[in-house]
Amino acid sequence: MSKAQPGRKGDYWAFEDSLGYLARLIFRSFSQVRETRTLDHGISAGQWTFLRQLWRGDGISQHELSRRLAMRDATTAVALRGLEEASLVRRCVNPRDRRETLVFLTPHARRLRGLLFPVTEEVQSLATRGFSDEEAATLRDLMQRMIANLAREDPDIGEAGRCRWRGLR
Amino acid sequence: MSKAQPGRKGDYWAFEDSLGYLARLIFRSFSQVRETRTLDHGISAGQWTFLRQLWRGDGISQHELSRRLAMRDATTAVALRGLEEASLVRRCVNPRDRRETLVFLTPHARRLRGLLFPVTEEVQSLATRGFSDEEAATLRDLMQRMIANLAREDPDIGEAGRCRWRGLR
DNA sequence: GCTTGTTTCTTAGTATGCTAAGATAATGCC
DNA sequence: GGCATTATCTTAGCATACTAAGAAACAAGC
Repeated sequence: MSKAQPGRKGDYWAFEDSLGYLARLIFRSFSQVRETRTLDHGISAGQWTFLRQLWRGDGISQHELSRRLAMRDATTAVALRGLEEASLVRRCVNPRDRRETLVFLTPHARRLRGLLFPVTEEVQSLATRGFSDEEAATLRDLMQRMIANLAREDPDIGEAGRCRWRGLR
Repeated sequence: MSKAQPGRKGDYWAFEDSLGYLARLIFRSFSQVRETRTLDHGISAGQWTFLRQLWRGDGISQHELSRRLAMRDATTAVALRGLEEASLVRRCVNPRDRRETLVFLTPHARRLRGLLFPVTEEVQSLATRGFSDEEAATLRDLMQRMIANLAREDPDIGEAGRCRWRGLR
């Protein structure tokens, strides 16, 4: 085994520097910190993901929603069944293409947007406390470049990834 | 709603810049890219997490292992049952404190270390392709600072987090 | 128009993680 | 020593995401 030199790329043993491990901690912390705030309104971490995307634009097909979130169609189907049972979305067959199911927010879910959306900013600024604007921008840039690198090896992520840093609305 | 100004902290609508979302993509890509390489040796993404930590040092209790990975004791218990059934670890009661179960790697798991550990470096350098050494170091630093910020709100992560960026071996 | 292939959604089964609640062992206080 | 508290592990049940396989609607070629 090579001699450990903490922080160097070639150091097999610098577990604490593993970018995948760090990403896991960040993802989990974000989810948990956010969920403690959204559960007051009955929204779980899993529901949040779909609602957030739908707030951006609803009336899209399940497949399109999956694509935007880099999720499998099967995952989306199960999640939307839950959201529908919770009266947060309603689904109807697209008359133009009856294979598709279009997803619409209910009035209740629409109202939640105003209450819950600020949570995004709150958690973001909490996570970047002590960061200069430049550091925050650098972090996003480096993370996005890393995603682009990984997308080459993991084409599944490519779809969702690409539409993001190219500014898809 | 505020006017969207992409990339600015105050922009609620810059979903593509959500650090939690980016972390999710990174975590998932890492897991999948790595798993395609370790499955050849019969090691799943979930097993990898525990093996990687145990390669660093085995003969520790389940509770200590949980702490180092920021996992729940219950999660670790189930995972280790799987690893034991796969003959990758064996467990025995600590005679000094019979509440504890000490976890040891089997000879087979030890041999796997040499084969699989290079995968860590391969995936890391793949993810940071085109990064200067300085950029890679900056990324780790910013991610660790973000974890530290989040740990204040989510104490669970604190344990595993702390022992990492303070250089616990 | 019919067949063949593609797209979209669904179901079923699996993996990985969580919380809650319980069992057993150790520790501390009297 | 005996009893209450704490620590560790386990089980059970749930949430979230995956793959694989099938159903239904559409599209394309003949």
